[in-house]
Amino acid sequence: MPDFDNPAVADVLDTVGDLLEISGADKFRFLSYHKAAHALRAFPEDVMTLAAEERLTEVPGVGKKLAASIMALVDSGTFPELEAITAELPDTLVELVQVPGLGPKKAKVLYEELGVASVDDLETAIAAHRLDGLGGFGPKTIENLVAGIDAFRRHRQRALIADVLPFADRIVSAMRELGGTVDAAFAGSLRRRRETVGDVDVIVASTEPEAVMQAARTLPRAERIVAGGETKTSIVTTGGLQVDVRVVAPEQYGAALQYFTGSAEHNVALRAIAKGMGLKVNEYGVFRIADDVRIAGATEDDVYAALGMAMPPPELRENTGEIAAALAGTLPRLLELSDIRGDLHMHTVATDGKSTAEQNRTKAAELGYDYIAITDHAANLRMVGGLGVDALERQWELIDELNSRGDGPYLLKGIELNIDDNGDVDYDSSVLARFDIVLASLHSGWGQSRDVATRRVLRAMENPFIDVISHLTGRVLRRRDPIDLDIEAVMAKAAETGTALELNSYPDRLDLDDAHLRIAKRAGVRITLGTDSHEATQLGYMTYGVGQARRGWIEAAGVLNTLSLDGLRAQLKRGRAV
DNA sequence: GCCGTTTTCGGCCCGACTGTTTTCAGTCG
Repeated sequence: MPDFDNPAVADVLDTVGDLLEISGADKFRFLSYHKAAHALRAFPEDVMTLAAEERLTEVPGVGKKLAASIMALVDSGTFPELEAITAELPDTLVELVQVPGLGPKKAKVLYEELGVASVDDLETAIAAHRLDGLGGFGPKTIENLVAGIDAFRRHRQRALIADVLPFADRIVSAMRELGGTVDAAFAGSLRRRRETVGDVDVIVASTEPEAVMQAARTLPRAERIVAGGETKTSIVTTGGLQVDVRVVAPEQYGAALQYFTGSAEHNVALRAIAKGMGLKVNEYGVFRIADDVRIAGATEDDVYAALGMAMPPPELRENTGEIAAALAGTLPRLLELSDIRGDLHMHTVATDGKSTAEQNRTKAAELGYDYIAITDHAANLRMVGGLGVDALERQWELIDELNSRGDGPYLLKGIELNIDDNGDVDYDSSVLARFDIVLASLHSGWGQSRDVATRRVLRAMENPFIDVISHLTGRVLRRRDPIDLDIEAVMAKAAETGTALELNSYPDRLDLDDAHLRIAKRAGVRITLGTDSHEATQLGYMTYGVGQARRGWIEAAGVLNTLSLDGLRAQLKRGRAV
């Protein structure tokens, strides 16, 4: 039987949705596929389990029809609607509508009139002037498509949040300095702390809108102005990143921030609720439909209050349960950066790090931490000079010396072990017993089957000295797919053995992802946050881990390194065993 | 295709900007 995880099934649903849209299907029909895909990605139970127990309709947006189709997919590997639609349209059309400026309608024309079915086809057709004279494709449109193909190629991979957030902060600062600006912030997926972002949305409340638009047109690194109106300016930077700056009146600021923070799914659900109350929500405010009187909009709190609910933190706004919680007044109090008392994963010059333990300690003091764990690579990772027992002894002496100064964060003697093909690790018990904290992770075997890879992890968790499994899936955003694991089994074993799972906060890992975190929370698995720093300034990456944790509905109580040093020690396996 | 405090049918969110269209469709967020 084929094995699918939730994202894999969601991808199929999205493909069908895109192709249905291109084929001209009813809007609500193709939207329902995307809606179900979105819900499935965030759903805390495994699709295979749901299918086996005939509980697929418990996923919001999955009804009888989609449940039956998903059953067919997991049983036979084929999705009936996908088979039907690809008989008429090639699935490469899905990439065609990824080109900025090219939507489903134009894609359909290109395919039917010229046989263009991919971005490569489009480029060839433009070069051969085959679009000239085609209805709806004037010279300006063709010019935009050429730029769109370029942007697609350069930027088809969404940018890492860490590469965009500092830049967005600078834009916001520049907007704040303009005369007439009352407030400014970035919105969109960046504000929701998605792990990658496609563009930057900046909202400015100002009494001098033209000054804001002028500033937006002349932003540093602006390479091309995509749109320049009275309320919205879009530019593309030299790095291929699109920045949209919108200006609104101060009394509209909260509504605009809410609206452009999204997500689209969150807003759709919100507006449906508004409608039921005789209200309308748009980027200018909340209005009574009956007399078009504006009743809220200056702040986001007002907007949500007008709809009878508390304000969900931006990280939760994905329409995956936050609206019900906001209405019921049961929103979680999410983890905050200030809750973090220490960083539990970092490397030093002893292996492949660039900073010394002392430099990491200095940075940790700046961040106000009570403790950090020095977790260099263990012996079997020879490539990066993994530490033998002699080297460990030297590192421990150094740590003892630093701790004896009594003036900074406490350094825990840690290690990042390698889980080998059998689930065994670098050192025997006599060595493992001497650490304060032990992490273990996969560093090889990316192509292994789910069964083999899962067995390695489960066996490692049974080791009484292994406190934490770090970067569970081994994924590297935009470079390496996650290893295929039976997440449900991993979570169950983690809960059973008291093994914590790390949320690796290095920007291109952010592993666990938000869906894993929700599963972990539900299973009662404890989480640790570590930056996996290889250089002292990278200890600052903790903010990205916290953002991801918040997306996963994680609260401070579920995170071990929100505890005091003694509290943390008591929760590690060696602390619990005695 | 989904769903229910307007329930088993008939809804399903809303506006700015652009280009080509001479009155509006397509795209985007």
